[in-house]
Amino acid sequence: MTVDGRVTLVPLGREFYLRPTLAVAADLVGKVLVHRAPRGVTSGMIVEVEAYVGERDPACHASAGPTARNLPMYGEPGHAYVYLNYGVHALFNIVTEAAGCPAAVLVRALAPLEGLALMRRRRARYRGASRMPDEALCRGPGNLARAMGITLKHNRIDLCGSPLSVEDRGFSPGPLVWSRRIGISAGAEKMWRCSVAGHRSVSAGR
DNA sequence: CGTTCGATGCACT
DNA sequence: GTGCATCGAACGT
Repeated sequence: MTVDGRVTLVPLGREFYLRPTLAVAADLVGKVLVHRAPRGVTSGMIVEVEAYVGERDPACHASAGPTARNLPMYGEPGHAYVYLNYGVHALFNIVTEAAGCPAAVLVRALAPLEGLALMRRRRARYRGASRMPDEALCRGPGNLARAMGITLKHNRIDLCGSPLSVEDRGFSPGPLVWSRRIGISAGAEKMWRCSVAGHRSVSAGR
């Protein structure tokens, strides 16, 4: 926020992402993911993330070394890594750490801020989207991508200067909790999921 | 309320 | 051919 109360529209810079992944994950909670698409602007405060850190993390896609799919994780921090999961859902990650050190933060849930009607329209293929509560529109990584209009075309996009960005609007999200990552088997013991305690938009473990 | 299960595309073996 | 960093409809309780 600026002195006169206007919201700054400057996306987070490269240096924000060029840090240890767990620190970036914690600091992403409370920031605002924004997509300025042709159909309209959608945004939401990040309330739930998971860290996937390096080739030694068995749950990380880079655990078997570089492949065609996970290459974005080896690239420059601050870029998107989007992949298709279960043949149905695009999952949105933000590359972290440093070039050559494969790591990323999976964004799992947002508290919707702008463009709620558009989010609802994008999710309308699912039955009941019209009576779904606002806080459920971006709850869960697959739902979030669909509501925000994030697709595989956004893979490798630079979040520092593109229609897709993360901004600091000065929100204080409240107390954070670290817990187990969801939907994995190997590496499930690591407490690398960070969320806002008790927030209604968090996908699980509220 | 709870649990189970099918959909669906593609990277990887 | 196998197995997903998921979701929600369709059951059962």
